[in-house]
Amino acid sequence: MASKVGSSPTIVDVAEQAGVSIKTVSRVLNKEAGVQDKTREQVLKVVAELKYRPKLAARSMGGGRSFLIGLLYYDPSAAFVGGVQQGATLRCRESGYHLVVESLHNDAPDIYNQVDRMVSALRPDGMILTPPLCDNPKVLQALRDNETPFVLLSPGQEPADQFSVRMDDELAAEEVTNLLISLGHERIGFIRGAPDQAASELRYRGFVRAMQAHDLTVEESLVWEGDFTFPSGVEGAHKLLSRSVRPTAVFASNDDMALGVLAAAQRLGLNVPADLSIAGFDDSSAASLVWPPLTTVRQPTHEMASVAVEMLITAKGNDAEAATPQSSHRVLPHQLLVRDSSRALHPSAHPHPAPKKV
Amino acid sequence: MASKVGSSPTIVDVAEQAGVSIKTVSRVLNKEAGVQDKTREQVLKVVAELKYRPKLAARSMGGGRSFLIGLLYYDPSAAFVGGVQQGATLRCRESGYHLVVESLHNDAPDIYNQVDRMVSALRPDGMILTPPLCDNPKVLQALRDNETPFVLLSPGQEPADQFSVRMDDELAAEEVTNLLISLGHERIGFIRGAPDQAASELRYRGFVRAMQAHDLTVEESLVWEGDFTFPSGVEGAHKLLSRSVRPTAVFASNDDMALGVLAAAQRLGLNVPADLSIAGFDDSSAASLVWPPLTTVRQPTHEMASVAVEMLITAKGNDAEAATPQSSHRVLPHQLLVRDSSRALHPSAHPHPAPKKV
DNA sequence: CTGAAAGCGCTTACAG
DNA sequence: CTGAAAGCGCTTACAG
Repeated sequence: MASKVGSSPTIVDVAEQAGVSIKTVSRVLNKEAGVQDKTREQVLKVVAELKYRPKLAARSMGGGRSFLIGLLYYDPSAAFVGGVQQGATLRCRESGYHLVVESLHNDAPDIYNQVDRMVSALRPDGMILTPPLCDNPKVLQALRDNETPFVLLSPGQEPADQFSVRMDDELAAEEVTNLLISLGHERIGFIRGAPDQAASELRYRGFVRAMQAHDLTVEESLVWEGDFTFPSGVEGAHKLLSRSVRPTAVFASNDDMALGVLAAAQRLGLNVPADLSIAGFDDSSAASLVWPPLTTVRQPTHEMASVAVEMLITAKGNDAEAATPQSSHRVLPHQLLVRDSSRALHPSAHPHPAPKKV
Repeated sequence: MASKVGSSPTIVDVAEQAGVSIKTVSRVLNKEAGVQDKTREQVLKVVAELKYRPKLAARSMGGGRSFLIGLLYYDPSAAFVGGVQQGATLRCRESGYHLVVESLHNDAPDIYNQVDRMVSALRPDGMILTPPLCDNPKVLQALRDNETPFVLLSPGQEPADQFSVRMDDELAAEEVTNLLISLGHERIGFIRGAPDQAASELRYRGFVRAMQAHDLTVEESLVWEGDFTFPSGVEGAHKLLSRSVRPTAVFASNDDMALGVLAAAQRLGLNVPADLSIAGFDDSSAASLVWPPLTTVRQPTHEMASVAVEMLITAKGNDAEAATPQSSHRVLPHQLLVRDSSRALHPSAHPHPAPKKV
């Protein structure tokens, strides 16, 4: 009755209607302790009646928080980024936060200014950085200069005074390689990722570790440096498959390149997996949209994003109390997905170890 | 010298340093007319020196705008959404806006409250809705109740008092069908999209229109209802290809389903495109990551998003002046991408019309 | 357990 | 062409 029609209600409207001060309304809404049950109920009743919702901008002006988390990414089409975004939006919603997305070219000369401009105006409570941006010194510096907390996702380095979340790329690559070896493959081709991405080296190391553990030689001629794109997978496949003695399996550092290998193999008339086993990395949507579906590694992208958001919200909360520079490094479990693109080299000699199908 | 170290400068700092009022600083920053050149230069100089950046939250409190645009989507993995997001972030940056993303389940029973809660707290200057959310009455109602402007992307309906941007799905589907017919195909299978998406019906109509224009019958047994997912493409392919007289071409309403057809065909030992031509719709990244690459339609997702953002920014700007309920419906051009998954049925009899390759 | 006051950093009328 | 004042809707100290 008393509320002005047209404009949405404010904290003052609620306070008047409930017969309390705006401070008390604020206390109830922020779930602060020390409010009489009866008062609390009365306030909540009026809040519901008026459909009152505190505006983010006003909360941001008064308090120190913007309730905004930023996600900085480079390649929006990457399966990794898609998973991270999905996980982050869901986690944000649980806590009344919102996710702001920004895409940047990692090699843009003015990237410092781009990040600086964005952060200094938006004032997010925290930023989530995906590769390769999380390893870009200019980006990190712009964030520090603006005193904006950030979490690195799968970074190449894990400096002591920072937050990061990742999976064990090296271990996962080792597992994939072990799978191929257990299927009887000994001549295994490997396609590396982009040189500027930390995961490229880690996955290669895992491959080498598994090979050496089985006394298999890593032939230089069977390792090709790609850049995580489909075309580089096609090119790598042509190189590797043109060797006098062809590899019987190819492990590509990500699914896009593995799909390139698959396409090249099919074009060359090879039957996958009968003539060639293929494995990728990422569990991109396309990995299960081809025939045969790709053996690959599912990265815990949702979980990584969820943990990252939580770190940022918590850090902001503790900020007021303790000025202790915090840090945390989390490593989340991945999952090996064995699908039809990999098969035993000699079914009779090397029985398939009944892998879990997905 | 005079600026307090630690906290970032405010409009007051700039005004003092420049020897003008904060109102004048505000005028310069907002590019309002009626400021002496000399004064303007002086202000800009101090702004640069202090690296002053107006905070969004404060601008939002004072004025009516939040400089936030929301993007509401259902399936984040969809190529359509990815393209829209990329186009929207870039266009937002040009105007100092930021893109907030939220994913929703279209069939969530409390979807009204989800949208209401988000919008009433965030107060974005506008929202962009992707299918099928743009056709969900509850979502639209929640937006109207909060007086939040919105643009519908490829909606099923185009009510007079709303903003929308789309491409001509029916025409594009007609063009794809015409291509297949020009290649000599007469028995063409069609896989429909999800029943709750407007594009499904439009694309089917385009298919029918092209067939009828060439006096070809649309056999019911050659039309399968899918749901835009890969598995439904696989299932549809098995049904269509099990007919006594097989179709020589299959047109799927989107790429995911076309990839399902491709996978199924390859599994059945059919050679694509020699034994079967396939066409899709979307130009998803996977469409060019398979062999053979898919003939498909590139939707102008970037451009659609860019136009949508512009509509919202403009609408908000005019809002103060004229209270005239505006509306606008834009139709953007698409592109037919002819790739190797489609081929002439009888190369000698029907010479390939030298289509543009991509 | 509750409240009155000040302040966050801008913009919008309103003057001159 | 420029400015002093009020206000946007919250929160943070500070009292009692």
